[in-house]
Amino acid sequence: MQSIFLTQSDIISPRWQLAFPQAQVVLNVENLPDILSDILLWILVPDAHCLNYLPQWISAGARVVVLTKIENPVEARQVLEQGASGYCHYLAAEPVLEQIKQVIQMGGLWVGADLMRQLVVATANTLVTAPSVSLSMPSSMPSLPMPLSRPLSEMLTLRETSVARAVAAGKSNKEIARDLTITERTVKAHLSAVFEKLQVRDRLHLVLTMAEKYH
Amino acid sequence: MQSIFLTQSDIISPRWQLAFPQAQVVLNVENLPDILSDILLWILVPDAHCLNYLPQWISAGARVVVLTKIENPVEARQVLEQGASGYCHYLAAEPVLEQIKQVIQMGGLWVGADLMRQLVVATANTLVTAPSVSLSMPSSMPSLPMPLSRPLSEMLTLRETSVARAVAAGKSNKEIARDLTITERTVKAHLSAVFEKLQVRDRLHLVLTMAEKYH
DNA sequence: GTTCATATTGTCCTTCGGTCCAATAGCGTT
DNA sequence: AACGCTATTGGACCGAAGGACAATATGAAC
Repeated sequence: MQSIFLTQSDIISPRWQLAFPQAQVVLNVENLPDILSDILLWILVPDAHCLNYLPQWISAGARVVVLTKIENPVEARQVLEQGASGYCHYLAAEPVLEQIKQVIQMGGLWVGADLMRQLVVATANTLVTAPSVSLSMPSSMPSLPMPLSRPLSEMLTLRETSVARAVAAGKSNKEIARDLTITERTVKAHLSAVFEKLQVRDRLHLVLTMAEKYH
Repeated sequence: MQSIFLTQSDIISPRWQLAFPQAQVVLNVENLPDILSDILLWILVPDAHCLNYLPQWISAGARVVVLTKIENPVEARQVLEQGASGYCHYLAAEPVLEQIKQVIQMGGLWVGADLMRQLVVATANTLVTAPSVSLSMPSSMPSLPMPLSRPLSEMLTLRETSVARAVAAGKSNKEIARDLTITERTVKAHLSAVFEKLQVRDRLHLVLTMAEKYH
């Protein structure tokens, strides 16, 4: 199964080429080959207009993985509903890319672990109605020092998660404050908590560690 | 990572043993080894009371896959919420089991494709409140020139590349200066050049754009 | 009712990051 | 010799980021 990366920003490709040395990188939709059967197509969502081609690629036999800068359920749904086989963070480590390919080759669907956990919990919540008796359980787990592992959602509060994700998207404190309609001071407060919990020294390291969590 | 199958039903699928010839089969909770770190535990849900042990196994370092006779979101949530790493149909084919193991070894979460598709769609539906900027329009796609698309090496000088990579590794200007035995002022000079050439506004966006980790 | 977690905001202060004004020196091309 | 690119550094300046002290309000849990 041949991999093709479709993106206009060539700067990102080195990591991908590391994972798939024999992969092509295509800068423009027009340059895609005519026959797409048995092709694994990786696209970076900033080149969003490409997504409109999704159905036609799928029906032409291609498998598609959408890479995003911020995982989010709505976007995930859009692409998966249109037939994409994978949806993950664009900074995913090389072995993860490798694995995504394998899963897809076996007919599987790939979604990042963090997002998947959200989906499972959120969905089940809407379906619950009554049951849920059996295993309530402590849940808490005093949450020891534990700097690493475990999804963000388990370590951070809702607000903290929002702020952390915004930072990972490159937003400044001021922008985040505007987006969440709170004070810049509050953003700082949340961020300080995040730094402390995740044991990182600044926003840049936060981005790096968040990116590395997907492996 | 050692696999252990926990089930009271003697009629264990030969499939499991096929996939993991060297796996243990344990019939009773009491017969589990004391040390569970680096253990992959597969349990069949009809032995439902086992689920109550889940948190303690997890905190003891085990990874757990729950095998079910009928996949359903509520059950999936219960087990994943408690820290299970996988949830799938007990009749999953041998290569699938193999893959589940691989995914989990890399810190991933496994959910069957069908269930996952349900989750994604259902969840996104409940969350739609969000603005959902992304992909409404087909529209133009004039695909403008875009700042850049050539490899770093073609755009940046040697020194600039070094500095850019150090930034992408999370170094501060002071650290970079020390590493390269130059002044912090010089680092700034190179960085300014990099920002200008790559058309990014600050170091964080540089990292996001490069999306490369050099270490 | 009291405690705890979460969310919010304040002021003051320090450090870091980035830009604008420069200048000097080497190295290769024309 | 003149030109252009690279690497180096200086100083002044400003805004963003983050920590060190806070305080207040709410809702859930006990």
